[in-house]
Amino acid sequence: MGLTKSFHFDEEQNQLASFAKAFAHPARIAILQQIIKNKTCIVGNLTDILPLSQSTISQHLKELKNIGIIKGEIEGPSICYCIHQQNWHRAKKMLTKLFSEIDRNCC
Amino acid sequence: MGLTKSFHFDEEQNQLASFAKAFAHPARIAILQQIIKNKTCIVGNLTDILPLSQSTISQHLKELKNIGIIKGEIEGPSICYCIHQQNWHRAKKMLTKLFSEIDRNCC
DNA sequence: TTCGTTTATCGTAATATTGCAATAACACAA
DNA sequence: TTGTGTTATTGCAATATTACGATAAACGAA
Repeated sequence: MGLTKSFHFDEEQNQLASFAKAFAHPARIAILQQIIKNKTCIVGNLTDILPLSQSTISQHLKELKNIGIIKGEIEGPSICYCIHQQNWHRAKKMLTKLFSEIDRNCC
Repeated sequence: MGLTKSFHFDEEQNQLASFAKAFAHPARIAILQQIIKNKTCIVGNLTDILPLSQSTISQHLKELKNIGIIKGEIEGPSICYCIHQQNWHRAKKMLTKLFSEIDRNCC
């Protein structure tokens, strides 16, 4: 059926899965790394750097924005995309929590 | 075309995306949480806990195993699934690195 | 060997994701 | 207003993911 049964899971599990989806594609990793690195954060150069078409990149940006991990503001003729600090921190916190829940396993 | 152009991205970006995929579904989050929590780690009870069929759960386990975030060993009539400590740590390290690469953003 | 329990795989169906070309929309400058 | 440079959206096609029922496979016990 292809439809994730998200309503069966709790808020935290769904939120964490959503955040993880932001990182679940190499192009989005590359985009995020670039946004972080590029302090000027004009996104036009992404089309020069990434091996993807402008429309595909735009789509990934849209997804990252929907997830809430980045935000965009109009800046002259282009758009300034940057990390959504609050949600970035939230994602970090939630993932760190999951990672540290383990102490020792049975095997 | 639906085919991720992974060959265009570097090893680290692909590996990170792959690890993130493990966490990109609430059911897999739930499974991982359960495995961590259940020190006995017999997986049979997952069908009682999760609102998914046995075959679907098995598929998610297979995916987690393929990604390398868990590993399974035969234990009597059932299977003992546990966190793959080394890769778990690797994923943690890689994600932590990405998260801490940010200091201040332009907006 | 046969039965019961447990996990894996197969077949199928529906939705989601990825990607690109073409086009639209927007902002600024002339 | 008209062009120019930029990002967004649309339309399409192909692959991936999610899910389940049915069935197979594996194991221990009887």
